[in-house]
This record gives sequence, structure tokens and C-alpha cells, in this order.
Amino acid sequence: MKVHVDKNGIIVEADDFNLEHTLDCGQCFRFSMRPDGSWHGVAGNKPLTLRNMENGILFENVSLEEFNSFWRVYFDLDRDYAEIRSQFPDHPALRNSTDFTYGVRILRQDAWEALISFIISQNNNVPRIKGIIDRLCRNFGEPVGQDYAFPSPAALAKLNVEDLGVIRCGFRAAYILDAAKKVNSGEIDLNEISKMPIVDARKALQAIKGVGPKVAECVLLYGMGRLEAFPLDVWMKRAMSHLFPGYTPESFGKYAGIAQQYIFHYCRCNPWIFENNND
DNA sequence: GCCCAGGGAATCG
DNA sequence: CGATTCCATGGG
Repeated sequence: MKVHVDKNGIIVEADDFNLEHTLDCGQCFRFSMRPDGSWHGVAGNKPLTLRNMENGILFENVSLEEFNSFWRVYFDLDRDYAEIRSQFPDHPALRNSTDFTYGVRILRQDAWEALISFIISQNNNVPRIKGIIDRLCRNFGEPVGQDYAFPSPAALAKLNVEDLGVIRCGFRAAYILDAAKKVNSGEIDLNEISKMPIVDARKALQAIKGVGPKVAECVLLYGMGRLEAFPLDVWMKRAMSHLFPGYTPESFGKYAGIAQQYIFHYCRCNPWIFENNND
């Protein structure tokens, strides 16, 4: 990876770094493409605009210090994805997936934000999830520039179901409040959970209402940097049974979560590969 | 095990 | 166009 300091910010020249695959693959909900092709969003209370340039990806108006201390970690830019791919099992559908989704990176998101975001994501579609999270931030988050930060556990813990009516998240409101109360009181310590053996971490997360196996796996993978976590939604279950019969999440190794992201996005973008197949 | 609980996007007829 | 399907979890 090469980092250039430019008058407009920081330009990153790196293999395996594609904004569309990284920001529009179902792992995060606060970045969107603007009509001019740039990407804008908020992470870690910091708004960010990104642009594809001839010589790399521009992090607009970002200092070298901010890039090194935050965005470099957030975008997982110090990880060698080619090396990780070389450790994957040799399988034609996995090669198709890694070719198609080339450039995806697993974002190192905030655990609390990931917890609430993936509770909201259950039984839901991406455009609507984005709308609900946007309303959650606008109504209960602190303003940062033209944007809003993700609300803190304390800010949500003092609300009731009626207060959350404005975000129109339906039956998930009670789940959000249960998570906020448990995290705010310290009954759930996300930092501690992030370091537990994965079996214990899964169990601890599922003590929160609205967190089942799938949501827990998403929190571990996207919010806690646990790259062995392997969320199994309907698309991944379909992929496992049709494309990888006999395989388990463990078959993909210690970076199974990254393999999962390649496969998931490939399947979502090419659903016809499952035609004439049910289950 | 079965149904339902928001709601909006996607897909179908 | 309207009708149907999709979606992860908990509770009855």
C-alpha cells in the first residue's frame, strides 16, 4: 500500500481495495454513493468522503494523522488479502467469488454500532436498514459537521419504545432498548466479549434480546475484528448447500469470515446461479 | 412446530 | 398496476 499526501487529503494506492465492494456488500449501513460517484458516510463520529482517482482512492480532507490513527484501521488496509486468499481451500465457486468480489475489505467497525445495526438488520433489507439507522442517528445522535454520530448506549438507554417510533423499526425497538440498557449498565461489556473464546462470545452476545446466532456472528465479524466468524443468512445457507456441499465454516480456515464476504456478495449479485434450486 | 410482529424493497402475475 | 415474497428473532 502506498499513501500519498495530496492537497485534497490522502490518496491510497493499494491492491484489494474497491469502494463499491467494500461499502455496498451488506457489512455497513452508513456509507452511500453520491450522484457524483463519491462515497460518503460516518464512522467513529467522523464524516468521510471518498473518491476513486486515477492514482488511488482519495480520503477527502483527511490528515495523515487521522488516516493513520483511524481510517487505516477501519478499512483494514494493513492486511494482505492476497495472502489470505492463498490460504483458502481450492474450490471453483470460491475462486469465482474472490474474482467477482475482488477488493472487498472487512471493515473494523465499532462494536456497539455493529450490535445495534445488525439487530436492526434482522428480517430486513439493506435500503430500509439504512433508512432506520439514518433516522436513529438524526434523532438521537450528536451532530458532527453536516452529519450525525451514532447514538451512545446512554442516549438510547433512557428511551422507551414510543420514543423509538420515529425511526419506524417495528418490533426491533424493544431489542434496541434491551441492548442499550445492558451495555449502558455494564451488564454486557462489549470490549470484554470481543476478547473471549468465540464460543463464549457468541453465548454472551445472545443474552441480548434480538440477538440470535446470525446477528451475533455479524457483530463478531464486523464489530469485533473476529475474522473467523461466519454469518449464515439465507444466502450463505444456500451457498453452503449448493456450492460447498460437505463444507463447514471451519473448512475455510481462520479467515473464514473473509471467505464468507467474498461468497455472500458474489451470490447476492449473481442470484441466478441458484435457479432451479430450492432449499 | 406454527404463526405473528413493522415495513419497504424486490419480484411476480 | 396490485399481489406476493423476502427477511432473523422472540414470544404466545
